[in-house]
Amino acid sequence: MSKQRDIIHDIIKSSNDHMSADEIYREARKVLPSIAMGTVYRNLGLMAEAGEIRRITMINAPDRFDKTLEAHEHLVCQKCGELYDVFLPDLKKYLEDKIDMKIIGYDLNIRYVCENCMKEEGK
Amino acid sequence: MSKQRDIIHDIIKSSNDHMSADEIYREARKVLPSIAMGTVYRNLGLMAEAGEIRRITMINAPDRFDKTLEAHEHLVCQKCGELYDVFLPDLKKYLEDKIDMKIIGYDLNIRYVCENCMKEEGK
DNA sequence: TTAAGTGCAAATCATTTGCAATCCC
DNA sequence: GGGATTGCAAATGATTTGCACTTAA
Repeated sequence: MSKQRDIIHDIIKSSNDHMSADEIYREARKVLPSIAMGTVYRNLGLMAEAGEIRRITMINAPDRFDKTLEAHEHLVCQKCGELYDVFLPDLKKYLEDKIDMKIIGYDLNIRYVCENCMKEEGK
Repeated sequence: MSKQRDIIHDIIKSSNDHMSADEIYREARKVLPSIAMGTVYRNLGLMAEAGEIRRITMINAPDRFDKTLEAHEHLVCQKCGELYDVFLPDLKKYLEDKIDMKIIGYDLNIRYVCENCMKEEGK
């Protein structure tokens, strides 16, 4: 594997939030200033394809990349836009029971107002 | 409301599948050849904003527009890409119980292999 | 040594926007 | 008349790609 790919991999795996390609690019340049945006995209695509990371697509926003492979869901605050993980381990089974079919996977974005924004509103 | 908006509205409301902006544009031109792509996008954005239609965003695909406002979920076939509606009326409650928070809404795309493709595979 | 991966720049795709002209209350 | 909406065309933003040139196994 290339140096570039390792760097990108490390940035994602050591991040706590869900970074966009552009954010990853900026971080990568701190380590390897010569790295190209195209290289970042190319590797993100390959890694997502290979199942090493997960791509998150949302309305009106660039894709983000998630280090967590374990099945999980996303909470999206409608006020501040912040994205959080949730783990609902029984959901897949719940869905499979309901639709009576084998599921490969799913993408679930739950819209809500996070606690911080809720407090702001209360003011 | 403008003639253009009415046409776009009618196309979506009378469609059975989930059309992309481009597909809607093509249909609209059959009725009003002078209509512009920009007008289609402008109106789709406004209608989605106003809650008259729903925008569906998926990985690696242009947005699609859904006439059905009632809360529902989407099945996406991983073989042929076809998109189907499912209705899981208890899901919102299920999710609110699990995360113990008020939910505004959610977007759920379930990945699976549809029956047609399943048959194809069996061959 | 050579297939895989890079940087660069141009291309593509979906979507948005500025603006002068047009439409409808 | 005047605000809303259009068609057009250019701009934008995200992402992809072709290609000549490295690089790492």
